[in-house]
Amino acid sequence: MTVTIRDIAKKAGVSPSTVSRVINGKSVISNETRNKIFAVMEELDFHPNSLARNLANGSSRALALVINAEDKKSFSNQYFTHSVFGIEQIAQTNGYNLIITHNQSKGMTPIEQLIYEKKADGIILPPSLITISLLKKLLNQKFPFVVLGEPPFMRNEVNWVDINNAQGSESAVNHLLEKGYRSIVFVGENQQQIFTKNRIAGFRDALGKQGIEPRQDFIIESDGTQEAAYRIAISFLQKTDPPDAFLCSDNTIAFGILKAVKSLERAIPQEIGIVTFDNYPLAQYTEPSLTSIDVDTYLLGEHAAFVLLKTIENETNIQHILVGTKLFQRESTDRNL
Amino acid sequence: MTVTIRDIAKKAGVSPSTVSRVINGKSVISNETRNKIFAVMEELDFHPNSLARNLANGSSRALALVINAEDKKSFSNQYFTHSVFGIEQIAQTNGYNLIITHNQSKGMTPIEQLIYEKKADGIILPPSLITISLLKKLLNQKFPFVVLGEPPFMRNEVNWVDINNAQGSESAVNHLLEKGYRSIVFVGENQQQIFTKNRIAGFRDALGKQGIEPRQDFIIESDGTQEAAYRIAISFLQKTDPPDAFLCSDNTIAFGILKAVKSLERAIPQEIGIVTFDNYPLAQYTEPSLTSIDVDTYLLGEHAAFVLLKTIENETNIQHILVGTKLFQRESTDRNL
DNA sequence: ATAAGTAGTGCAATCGGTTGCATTAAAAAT
DNA sequence: ATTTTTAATGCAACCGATTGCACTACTTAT
Repeated sequence: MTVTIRDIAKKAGVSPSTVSRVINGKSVISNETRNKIFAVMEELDFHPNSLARNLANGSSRALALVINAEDKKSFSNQYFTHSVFGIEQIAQTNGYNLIITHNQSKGMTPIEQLIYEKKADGIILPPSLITISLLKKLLNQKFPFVVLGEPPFMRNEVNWVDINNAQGSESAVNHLLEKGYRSIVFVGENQQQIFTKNRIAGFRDALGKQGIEPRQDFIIESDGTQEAAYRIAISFLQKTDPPDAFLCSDNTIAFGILKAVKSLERAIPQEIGIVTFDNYPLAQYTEPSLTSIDVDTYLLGEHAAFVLLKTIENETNIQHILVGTKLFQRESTDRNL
Repeated sequence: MTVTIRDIAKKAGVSPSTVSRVINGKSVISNETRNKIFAVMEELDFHPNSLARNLANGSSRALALVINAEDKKSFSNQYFTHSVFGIEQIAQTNGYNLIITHNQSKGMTPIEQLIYEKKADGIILPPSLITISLLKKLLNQKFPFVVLGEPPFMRNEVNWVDINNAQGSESAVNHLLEKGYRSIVFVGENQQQIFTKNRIAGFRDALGKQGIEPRQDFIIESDGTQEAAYRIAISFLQKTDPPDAFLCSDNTIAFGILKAVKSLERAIPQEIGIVTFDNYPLAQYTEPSLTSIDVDTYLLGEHAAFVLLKTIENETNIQHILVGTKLFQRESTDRNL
């Protein structure tokens, strides 16, 4: 039924070993033999069975990306999708498949299956899935992995790739200061998350470097909804010493703040400036359009896959990669002094 | 190094066959033996090697989802992501991995690899990748597959799952008519695409059933940008016999139209009604919020995976699945007569 | 009491490749 | 002309499971 290496061997009058060597092309084979084998392979429409190769090679030739089922929200956003696409691109060009899976509370987790049953040669996982016990398992097994985002702990012991969040904040702050804004509120997400911490750190640093003392009460934590951001902005704008700019940790927050500022009829960008992390297409369609910190998550995904492949192929040193951000100025900060 | 079935067998004083039978649990094994084997497996921390199982079973225990690289846009949208999540969920609960890959123009395409090298037991692919030659290959090999969307041809010969686009349009039209709108423009995407054709068909049918003759010049094709939709709406609204409602094929189009209507200072929903396909979170945050035709692509993905699994497990009949849509009424059509 | 059936297990082949070692023939060195 | 080296290929074991068939020891039926 299926054509095997032995069928080719027989028809070409050589041994299966020779056929195998031709397929893999890393032994010296005479041109004559090689050509004959190729001809026969063509004739019989032969395709090597990857299941057999995998077993013989002890490798699945697959990378796995593990999703945290609780992160449904972030799984849905296009940044995440772009990094998947980046990962897949690198995997494919290196002859690896990409497996996508998600953690499930009960029973053996998919991660453990991937590791112990050799379903993947390496895995990429989000910081939210990192636990001490998982890390120990991975390190004990010397199982290649890279964290897609700076991990909450053991940051020096594991491979990770991330956006340069601190630099993103800094570029935003510097931009706002250049535009003459002086009193900036940072509206971020859960402060337990490393990326938020880093953004706050960058925010403070940038202010400090310009001789401005960052105010603790101007660093706000918000949930992901537009409403929460709206309320936050309203309350700030109604203070006796209101801020003159907002740095938002994502587009949804920015939309809420934008709405609040407009509802109070403060002029953007004249009175109030807004900068936001992420640069979804919609950021250019709001009125006014939003100055955004662009984050190239496709590139991030490529890096993640690349580091993982390197780790699989030869145990390299631990690698940390920070992908820089880029500020796109739009109307929401476009004022002249 | 690695613990195999033979190690277990030896330590438990049985044959490898017995261990295998215990693992797969489909043979009668005495409780005594089974317990001993489980104990030894536990003790030695045994995990069956899936590569070996795959070879022996002649199956990769994987489904593959193929992306069309040219569809980057749609790959990025959250609807697509939701269907991936649905597919993955069903795959995982049935013990299958999900492989994601994308087509590449040169060389053997990933699809062919999946088929011929047995990297997957079945594939899910978008209509945009369907060609006669690919279909022939798949059908010749009796390779299980399902199309994620109604295919452009041979619709009766292949498995496919899709949103009920016609019904979506109908529900929107009926809703608009109930609300007293009489002159509806359909702004869709590329009319070569089946889903657009179906939406138009549903649009016409619903009007026809209510005794309204659909006007050909009220069925418009637009590209995916907000600007194009904006211009379309402006030109319609400036006609001598302007429409009083728009049915938009996606949220981006709706945003453009919304902007146009507001810029001409026509009241929504009093003068102009808007309904849109898709129901992204943003649709509820616009002003006014948008009446939307909700499409459950998570469910769609689940169906796709389910049909595929059925096809893999036992050659069932061709299946076509249409997932119904649901209208969420919001402010953009919320007027009283 | 003998035949027939059944539960529980082992043997050995098999899935389809890969690869270390041995072998042969031809080329290069002495 | 003999020895050493090198190129090209084959042999057979191996990767780690699965499974059809055979066998043994009991039950159950006749």
